[in-house]
Amino acid sequence: MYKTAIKTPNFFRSFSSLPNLTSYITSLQLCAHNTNLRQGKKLHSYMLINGFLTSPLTITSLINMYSKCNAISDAVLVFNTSSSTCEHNVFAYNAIIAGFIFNHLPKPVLRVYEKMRLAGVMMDKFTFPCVIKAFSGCQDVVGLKNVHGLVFKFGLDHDLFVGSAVVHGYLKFELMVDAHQVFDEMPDRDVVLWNAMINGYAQIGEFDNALDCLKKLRVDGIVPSRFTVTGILSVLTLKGDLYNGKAIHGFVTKMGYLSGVAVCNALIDMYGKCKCSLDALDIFEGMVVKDIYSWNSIIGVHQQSGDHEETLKLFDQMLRDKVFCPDIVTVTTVLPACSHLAALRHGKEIHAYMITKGLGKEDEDRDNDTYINNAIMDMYGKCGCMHEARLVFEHMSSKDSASWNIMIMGYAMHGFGNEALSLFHKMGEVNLTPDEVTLVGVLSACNHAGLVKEGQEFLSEMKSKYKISPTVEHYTCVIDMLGRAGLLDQAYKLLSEMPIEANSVVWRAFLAACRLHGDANLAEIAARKVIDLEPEHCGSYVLMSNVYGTLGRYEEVSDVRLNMRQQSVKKTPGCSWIEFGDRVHVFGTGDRTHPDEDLIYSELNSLYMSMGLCHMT
DNA sequence: GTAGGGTTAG
Repeated sequence: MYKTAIKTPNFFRSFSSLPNLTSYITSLQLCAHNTNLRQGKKLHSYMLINGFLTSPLTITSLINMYSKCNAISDAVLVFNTSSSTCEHNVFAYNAIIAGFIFNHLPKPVLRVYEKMRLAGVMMDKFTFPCVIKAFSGCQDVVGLKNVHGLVFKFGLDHDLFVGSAVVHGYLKFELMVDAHQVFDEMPDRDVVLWNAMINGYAQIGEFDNALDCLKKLRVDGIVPSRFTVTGILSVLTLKGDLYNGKAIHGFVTKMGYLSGVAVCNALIDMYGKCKCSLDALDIFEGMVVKDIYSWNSIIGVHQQSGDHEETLKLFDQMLRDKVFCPDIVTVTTVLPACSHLAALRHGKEIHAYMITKGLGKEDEDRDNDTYINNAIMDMYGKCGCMHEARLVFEHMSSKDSASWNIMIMGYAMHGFGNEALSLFHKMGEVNLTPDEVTLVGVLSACNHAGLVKEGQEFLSEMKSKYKISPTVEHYTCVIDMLGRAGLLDQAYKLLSEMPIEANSVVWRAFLAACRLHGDANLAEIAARKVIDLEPEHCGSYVLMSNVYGTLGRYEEVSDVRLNMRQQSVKKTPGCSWIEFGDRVHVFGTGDRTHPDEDLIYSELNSLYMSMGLCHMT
């Protein structure tokens, strides 16, 4: 008789009798665990046909199954439609609330919570952790404090799960005093509760307090978990504490925590930031399971070590492998590498990728949006594409002062002094206050466009008009500008009279100007200063020997060279590079290793010829 | 039948 009522599905074969309530619930739990939505839906339909949807037990299991299978709308449907056939108990409410939290939807939790209270269903220790999380997720600190009050009323303030959630909630708002009070009043503390405190201290930058928690936790006889070590590693990374980072690496190995992806990711980051790229690579290579963090972190390691070519290579590999999609973190890590190498093709590729993936556009986090577009503008600017940079700038929905500074500096770098200054004036029109960086851009614009009078005016007005005290960088721009314009005496006067201490950079700029205009006396003064301030830097010796060379004082040239050897200063060979096709071609001084060497040098020679011809006519 | 921590960029 039963055989006609239901066709036994595959997953019931293991049961000796026909499915009952328990077997349905067990099967639904399995589907939830394996995120097997298809199977779960099948079960749902059998339950519907066979009249199993009137029990609060099956409703709860169904809601849970749909939530865990990321089908929250189905979970909601079950919850809403079942209200007519069976009254929702605390289990059903808890399941749908937990479902929303699992699917990162804090807002609807607050509505269901309200409904629950109106229906007179009593909250329990399962309800509170999720509701607390919802209030902090909705940035509702008042709501959080109210729920905390209710926790006391329900006598759940000593429950570890509830207590951890409250501590976590307060720490999210950086309310350390409130969090600490709850923490202190807990009769027992487990590793999760301690982790919350460690991460709370880490978040507000109190690193030593975070590390102190680790000591106390161990005194309490608690074993640090994988979660503890990732938190601690991030603290050690920020402190640049390689010694203790290595100790944690040892502990992690001993505990078998290296099988945890997040633990390894934190180790990669720690080694990378502590300038141990090889150790970071070792960890990365040894990982069986990797996630987007691992990729991003290893790209970050190369970016931070200044290996821009490898950074781009890894990005290409990521695109080719198609295992992980580059996200906003990947893109912000890779873009500066493009800027450094002036790798326009890569930069454009990333820009196109961002557009197709919608990265940096209508992002939930507006700061992200601004930041990423700033990085794109910077890339275009450094690659000499001011037109493209301007287009991005004009289309940005929110600009911060960095956005304006990047544009001004871009124009300045490429000699578009007037464009830089006009943007600077526009900045004033939209009531944005220029900062130190803006003024460096403005002065640099005057420098590169030869706007000597304007540059001098800006410098003298900085304090009175813009309330910015000129730094050595600002003076460097103006001294460089005066020097290039041949106004060596004025430059020297400013250099000697400026109220802040001159560094080697500003003296070197002055030295370069002396060389350009062949003033050996001032050059000697400048060179002594530079060598004094930075004896290991080769640039000043080279400039000085060039000055003597230009003036035909060859004995002194060899003196400088000898001095250089005595100080064991080596000239770092200069190099340039250009992106062509799918690779970046690097050329060192006197470098003849390029496969197309003959072609390149013959083209170079014909350029020299044309230059010579132009000069003659 | 239901619950709590972590890591990557500026």
